[in-house]
This record gives sequence, structure tokens and C-alpha cells, in this order.
Amino acid sequence: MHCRCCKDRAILAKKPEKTNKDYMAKEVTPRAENYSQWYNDLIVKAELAEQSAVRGCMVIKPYGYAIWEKMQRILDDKFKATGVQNAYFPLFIPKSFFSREAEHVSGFAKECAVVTHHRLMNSPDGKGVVVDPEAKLEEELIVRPTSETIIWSTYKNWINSWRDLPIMCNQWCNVVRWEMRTRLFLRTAEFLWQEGHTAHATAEEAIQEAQTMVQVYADFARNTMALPVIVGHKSPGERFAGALDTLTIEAMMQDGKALQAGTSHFLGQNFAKSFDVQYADREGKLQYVWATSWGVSTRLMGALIMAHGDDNGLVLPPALAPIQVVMVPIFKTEEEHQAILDRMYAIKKELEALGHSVKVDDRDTLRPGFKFAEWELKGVPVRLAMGPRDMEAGTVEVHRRDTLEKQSMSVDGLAAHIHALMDDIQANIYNKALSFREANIEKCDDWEEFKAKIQTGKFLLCHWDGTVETEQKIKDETKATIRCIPVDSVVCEEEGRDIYSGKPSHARVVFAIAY
RNA sequence: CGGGAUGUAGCGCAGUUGGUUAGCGCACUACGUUCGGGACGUAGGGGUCGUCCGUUCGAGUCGGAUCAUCCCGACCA
Repeated sequence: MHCRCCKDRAILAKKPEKTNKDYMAKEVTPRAENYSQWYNDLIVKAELAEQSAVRGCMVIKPYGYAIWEKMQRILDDKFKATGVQNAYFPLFIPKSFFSREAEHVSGFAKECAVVTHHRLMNSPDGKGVVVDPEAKLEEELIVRPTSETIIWSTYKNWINSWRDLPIMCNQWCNVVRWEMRTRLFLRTAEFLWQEGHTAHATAEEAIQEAQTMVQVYADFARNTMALPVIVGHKSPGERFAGALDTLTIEAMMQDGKALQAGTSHFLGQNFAKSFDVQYADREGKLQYVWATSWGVSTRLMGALIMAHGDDNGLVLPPALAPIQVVMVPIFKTEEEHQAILDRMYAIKKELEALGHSVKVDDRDTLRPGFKFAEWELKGVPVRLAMGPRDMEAGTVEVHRRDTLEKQSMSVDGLAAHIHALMDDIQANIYNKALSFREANIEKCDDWEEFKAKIQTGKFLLCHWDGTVETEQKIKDETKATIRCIPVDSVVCEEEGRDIYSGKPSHARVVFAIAY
């Protein structure tokens, strides 16, 4: 798909025909007519990531990785505050481990990368290398698609007594799922994530842990990513393979589709029984432990892009922006440049003292207009521009990325103003996403209306009879799935009749087309 | 694995019924003029036309095979 008239695949806003005065805050929603292309284009142009030579895999570039690192750091602190510790388990899992938990197998045993040999040799025909047929493994190793099995086989050795519980470990790692169709950040063959795995003495404690973690995710999404999410339970049909209950945070993207941004599972005793993990309780009786697992991935990067980006590029909430303030000097001569830079470095120091990350764009090979466009593309929340006129007047031009508004203001008191502006931008980005969601979520009680509306990118709150059959039929007919049975944000417990089957229902659930 | 499409410079693309030395835009290099919203001029560098086989006096162009990639399904955070 490319545009024949402009010979360019780019769909992000082009250099405007007329510049300067025509530039102003404008309607900033991604081009709905080709959201996917907008998304891919943005990722490449903002230098977040690119397709790798390996099919379905992704290269995360330094700028994109800096955002991911910031996410990691903030999440990691939250985990540790709940008593979780970090650990690391092997990449390779013996094939037999997968045979132990029946449901888990059916959910995960497919689409995995398998290691069958352990050595290469020079090709007999002298061209390159081939797999040494002599080096076949006794038992194949699976590249982890998730680590439940290897972790539970390890926990068995760690747990003997009630005194050993709870065990709460998290690992930051990569996992591999050999997906047929991939999309940058949203679904790649290999992705980065964190997975927490906990073992508890009682079901209540494990259920509590699963709830605590989904709230950690919700808090992170809302307050750090500025992403309004709905917390809820997955329907049995959408649950994680092997879980008794799956809690999720669901976000709405700007095309109205849903994105599952994080999950927390109550695994019951399934894994404990499969891997024979028992402890002696206070009476000395052997009991199986209760388990949870929870994770978020680089998919959060996709959510960030799709929820906030606009036609000018990425929009980063200040809490996640690797660069929060960029300063662009406008100059003609080298003396001017130096004088402006001196003043900018002074401001930079002030802002850094307030805890902000600041970049002075002192490249003398690029024109200011190019830099403006580039930093907007990269989503830097605030831009300060300063030229000869400002030098004379003691002012600076302050531009905010979320609204594209700019205003001239005095250098005096600038740092304090920027400091406050950060919170303002963070809140504004959240509120904008929230009002978008509110504008695109509604109750629906008519099946024909459902079929029409669900395709236009809406979250529909509908009654559901609680059966897998109905859920599946709706999915087959419309591609829509139950995103969650909400526990906050949009809870509506009321009597009604199932949208499809007409059977009685006690509460509405969230239906949407999902990524 | 089913259905559709595409492989020509780092990227995006032209290339007519087969015909001489394969082009264009962006990017890149050098110099100059510019610099308050994606600059412009001049001069340069860069290609076994995915691969193999065939048809032909002659193949980027026609035929076959093969490999790879992308899109639509099945699978999925």
C-alpha cells in the first residue's frame, strides 16, 4: 500500500505547504483511514523500533529502549514495594515440562521455537555451515513462551514448610512465541516482558496477590502512562491457559479497538499439583501451594503510541519521556549561537535541579524548523526555543507537545513554570484519552445495533448470559470478544437479557474488537 | 497451511509492444548562500535489476522453477 501521488509511504503529517503563520494547534487525531500505516510509520520515524532481518522480530532502537527502560524502572520499584524480588530462570525448558499441565499445554505447546541440536559443522560441500546431525539432543528444548513450567519445577525445591511461603519472584526477560502474524510492539515473535510468579499457602492470599498486582498495573497505566484502563476479569474463554481467574487491564486505542495491556492470573493449585509442590502446614499436614502469575510486556509501548500519538508523531507523557524538555536555539552567527547556548545551559541546570531531563539541541547543521518537527515526532513534552529577539527581551518560546500551543514568556520564573507544566501535560494527556474512551463506550441492548456499532470502533457494554457458547458465537459473527467483566471504571450491575441469546444476565460486560 | 500481491541504489518508486551507457525523489558527500516551523543552488558518489534455468542476434522487460517479503484468514500478550 503506497500513495502513488506523492511517491511516499509516509502517512504522518508532511511538511506543510505554507509554513510559519499557518502553523497552529489543530485537530490532533491519527488518520483513521489508515491507522495501521500511521502506527508503523510513526514507530520507524520516531526511531523507536524497526523490523529486523529475522522474520517477526523487532529491533528496539535506543530512543524506544530508553522509554522501555523508564517503564521497567518505575514498575520494578512498584513490585519491590509489594515485597517481590527479582530473579532469573533459564531460557530453555525441557519439552517434558510442557506435558505436565494439560490445560497449559493446549494453550502454549503450539507456536514455540524448539532447539533440536547443539552443534554446527562446516558444510561438506565447503559452503557455509550446516547443523551437525550427530549433535541431536536427547530431549528437545523449548525456548520459553512463558516460564510457569520451569519456575514451578524450581519452586518445588524451594518449598518445604509454611515458613518458606510466600515466594514472590519476578523476572525481566525475553520470551518467544512463533506467531504467524506480527506487528511492531503489539505482537512480535520475540518480546521483552516481566513475569511475576508467586506461591502462597492459601487461596485467599493468592487471590489477594493477583488483585494487588493488577492494581499495580492499573496504577502504572493511569498515572505513569496516562492511559485510562478498565480493570476486570477475563471471561472463561479468554482466560490464560491453566488459570482459574485472569484479571486484566484493558485500554482503548484511538481507532476504538481494545488492547489488553497487562494480566494477572490466579492459577489455583494447577501448577502446584502438576509439579508436585507441597508444603507442611502448621499441623504438619502436606498441602499444595496456591499460585499467581502476572506480566506486562513491550506491548505497553504499542499502547503508549496508539493511545496518545497524533499526526505529528508520538506524544509522550512527561513521566515516561526520556527527554522532557528540549531546547532549540535560533541563530545566524556563531557568536549568537554561543550566547544563546550559554543561556540555555543555565536554564538546563535549573530544570535539572528540579528533576527534569533536558536536552539542548546544539547541532549547528540543522535548521530550527527541522528540529521542531523532529522533536515533535519524538514526542518530547516541552520545547523551548530561543533566538536573538528572545535574547534581547529576556524571553523564551514555550511549546507544549500535547496541545501544540506555544507562548512567549519571561526567563524569570521559567523553571518553576515548566515544573508545573509537566504535571499539567501529564494530566491533560490522561484526560484527553479518558474523554475519548467515554465518547466511544456505550450500553447496547440490541443485537443488530451491536453488529453495526462494534465495527466502528466502540466499546459496548452488554448483557451476557455467562456461557462460553454465546461468547464464541458472538466472536464468530462479529470478531468482537469480551474484553473483561469490569470491576471498576464502567461497572454496571443490573438485571437484563443477553444481547445474543436473550437469557437472563445480572451485569454488563465490555465487548470490543481487540488487537 | 489456504487466498492475493511484490522483489530494480540505504529508503520509496518509474522503466512503454524485448533494443544502445538502467532512471526519478528522498537520503548521502563537497562547496556556497541560508537559518523565528521540515531551506536552496551547483557539483558528485552509490546498481551483478531476489536467485537459477530457458526463449532470443539481444532480457530489468517474455516463460519456468526457486527463494524471500508483505497483505487477507487460522494462532495470539
